[in-house]
Amino acid sequence: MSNNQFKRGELYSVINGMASTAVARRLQKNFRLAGLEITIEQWSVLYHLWKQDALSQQELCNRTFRDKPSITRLIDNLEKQKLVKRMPSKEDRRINLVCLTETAKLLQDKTIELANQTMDEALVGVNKNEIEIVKLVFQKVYDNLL
Amino acid sequence: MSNNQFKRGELYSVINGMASTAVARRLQKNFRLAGLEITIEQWSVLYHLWKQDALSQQELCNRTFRDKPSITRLIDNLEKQKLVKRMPSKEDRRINLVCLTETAKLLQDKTIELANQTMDEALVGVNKNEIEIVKLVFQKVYDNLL
DNA sequence: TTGAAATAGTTGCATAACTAACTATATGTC
DNA sequence: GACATATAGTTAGTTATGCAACTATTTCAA
Repeated sequence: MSNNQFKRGELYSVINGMASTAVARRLQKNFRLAGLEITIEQWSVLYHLWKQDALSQQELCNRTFRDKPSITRLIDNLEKQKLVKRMPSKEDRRINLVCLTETAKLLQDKTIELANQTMDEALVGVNKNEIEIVKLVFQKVYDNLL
Repeated sequence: MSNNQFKRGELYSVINGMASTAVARRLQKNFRLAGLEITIEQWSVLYHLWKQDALSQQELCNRTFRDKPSITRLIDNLEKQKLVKRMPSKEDRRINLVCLTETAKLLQDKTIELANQTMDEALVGVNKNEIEIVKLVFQKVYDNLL
């Protein structure tokens, strides 16, 4: 096996193991320090609902890049914590519309502020151009594997 | 809240939700299609052992960016599948050296070839310079949050 | 040399991931 | 209209993650 093969493998290792989990862990920690009892996975669902409320579970799958069982259980837990509510769609009885509660709406500003602080910590020494390239590369990777 | 805050949050969402899981899922699928029964997490441990055998669990934590309980259980599962073996260190009786079995050594070439194919699929249209920037950014992010 | 602090590893608990198999509703074709 | 197919969501089973609390061993310092 050539040394080059190992080098390419290393990028996977970098992408999968390092920054995403480091950022996620730090954000989770910052939530906890602020007395917020939500997980980053729950937050990522709320984040999309803050942008547009009353999405179907399938739509949340698409936007958060998770599969259906994962969303089912995330919504289960969010419902237990009274942060969202499943509302049956009137047009299509297969569909649950996931709606924010008032409690969840109040969390928006604080958690997004914490996420921004966390990203600022994470991105010290990284310039705008580099960030754009990372986003571009990730978009390409996602499109390639879709 | 300013629109700019949402934009910064979006990068987190991109980093955490998109490429890493898309790549991981595709690699897992490719393992399965090839009849390999290992998970990508197990593979990431084996990957470091192929580079250097007989590492302590703590050293595997550092290299795979996982915490100690995660490594304990990954090693448990790898041991069940007879891919590694815990060997007590003679210098320090607290330490387990994790050693590859012959079976695991045979998996190296095939799985790394699959990982390379997967990365090639994922990185269509991404040039070397962009890859270098992604690696650099992730290294900076990791160092910032350490 | 003995007792405190650090380090290596494990276990219990809660959340989350993926696959496969399932139910219920909607759509489309003969 | 009836039946095959597609779509939305749930459930079960296995693996993995993080944190906190635990044991065992080593190191360091009074």
